[in-house]
Amino acid sequence: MKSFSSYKNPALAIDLVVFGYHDDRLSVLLLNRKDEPFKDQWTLPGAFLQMEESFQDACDRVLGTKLGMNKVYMEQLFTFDDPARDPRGRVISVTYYALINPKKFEVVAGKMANDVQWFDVRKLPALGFDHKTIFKTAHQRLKSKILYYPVGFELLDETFTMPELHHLYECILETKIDRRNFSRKLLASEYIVETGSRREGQQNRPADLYKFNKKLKQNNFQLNIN
Amino acid sequence: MKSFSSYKNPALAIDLVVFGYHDDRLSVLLLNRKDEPFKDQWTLPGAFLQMEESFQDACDRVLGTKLGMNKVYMEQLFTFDDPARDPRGRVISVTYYALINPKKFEVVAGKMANDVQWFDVRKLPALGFDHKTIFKTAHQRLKSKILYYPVGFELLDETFTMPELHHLYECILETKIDRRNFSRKLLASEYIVETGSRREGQQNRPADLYKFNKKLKQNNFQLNIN
DNA sequence: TCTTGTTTGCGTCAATTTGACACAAAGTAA
DNA sequence: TTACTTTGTGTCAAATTGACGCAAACAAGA
Repeated sequence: MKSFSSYKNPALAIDLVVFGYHDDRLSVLLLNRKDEPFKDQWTLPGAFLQMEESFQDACDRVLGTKLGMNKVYMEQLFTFDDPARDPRGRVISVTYYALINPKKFEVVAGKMANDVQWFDVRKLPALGFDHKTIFKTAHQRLKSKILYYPVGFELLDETFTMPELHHLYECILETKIDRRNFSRKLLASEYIVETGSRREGQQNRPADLYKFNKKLKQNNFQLNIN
Repeated sequence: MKSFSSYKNPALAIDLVVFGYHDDRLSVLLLNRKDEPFKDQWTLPGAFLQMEESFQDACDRVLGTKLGMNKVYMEQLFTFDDPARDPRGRVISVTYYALINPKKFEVVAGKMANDVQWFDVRKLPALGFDHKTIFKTAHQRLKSKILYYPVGFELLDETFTMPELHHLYECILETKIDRRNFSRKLLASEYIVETGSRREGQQNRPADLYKFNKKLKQNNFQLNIN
């Protein structure tokens, strides 16, 4: 057996799929690369893992320095290992997806990017590396997760209306959901709490405002879509 | 920016949680280490990833050389990154869980192990590294997965009876399930097909034999347990 | 052969949940 | 006022669930 330090190791990168919801649609944050490979092309934000760094630290570093964000909901997605996924050589990518409220941050392109921009998930440009695959995996994960875990609230404001929540679900799941049955189901669950106030100054009838129930003990929510 | 090859990279290992079902209980395959660290202690089987190797290849290599198995159901679990998880230094572990039918293989301890053995999941010994955490993650994943995906069949013979399938579910979920409601639910789904024959030579009334429906188009199964 | 005990398969039924709607209340614009 | 839109609530038949009952099919023992 070779000694521990004599192994040559593949490079390790982390890549992020950052989801945001604004203007009634679901978006992903993409970065236009300033350097090769895939110079001037769009990719997911990411970085190489540094030796003493945890994944969480690396993710925070990318969010901070490349995107101007911090403290967001994040979850490990999958680790991609195709030996051909990076033209520079063997790079393993550990991926995370994040859910953020775009209103809370001003997106800034860091030094290493030409540009950083939100893209509607239905209108993505070509992506470098295997990032299209990573995105699809993340989107699928989000679709599954939101059916049984209150993950959507990360994308909305502190308070939100039932129609807003309903539209978010339709957006993510890319399907029509009966708004009355949706409302009944959500109200019966313990996900949301009434705030007592309403969204005023809108067109038509003002909608009741809710907030996420942070004291949620156990989750037995289950939204069934056919 | 440093050049690509100048990065020093953490070591990459793969570790496997191999589940088996025999003698009416759920087991995990553990390996007794011959070398430091954790010499003479039990751990999950694993190996360092080699430079040109995919995760799948590495898993197959471990299954083959250390356990004497091949071609089993396998799924990526999680990637563990705690900088302190390995006393030798920074080692990232990409983990997989596998489901096998223990009858199909004779477990062999490879050169690098004192012993390889099945352990009842309810009676695990102390484990080296962070392998207890990895095991718990795998067990939890299996519990979740089996509620909405026909993953249990990997653990059983080609044909099986309803009581056998029922007991497998109770074992994995560690809870009582009404056998009549369970049966109704499974039969209503398209998971299983009657074979027409029965398990003869047993005590009492012979049970009908079923097999897994491999032509399953889409999965809309959902087992609800409170 | 008949009885006993156990396991398996199938059925019943009330309570709950779902899916597909109707309809009134609360706003704005004309 | 009158339209028109959106939001909140209710209705109701159909389907599903949860908690059981009971008879059929076997082996073992009387």
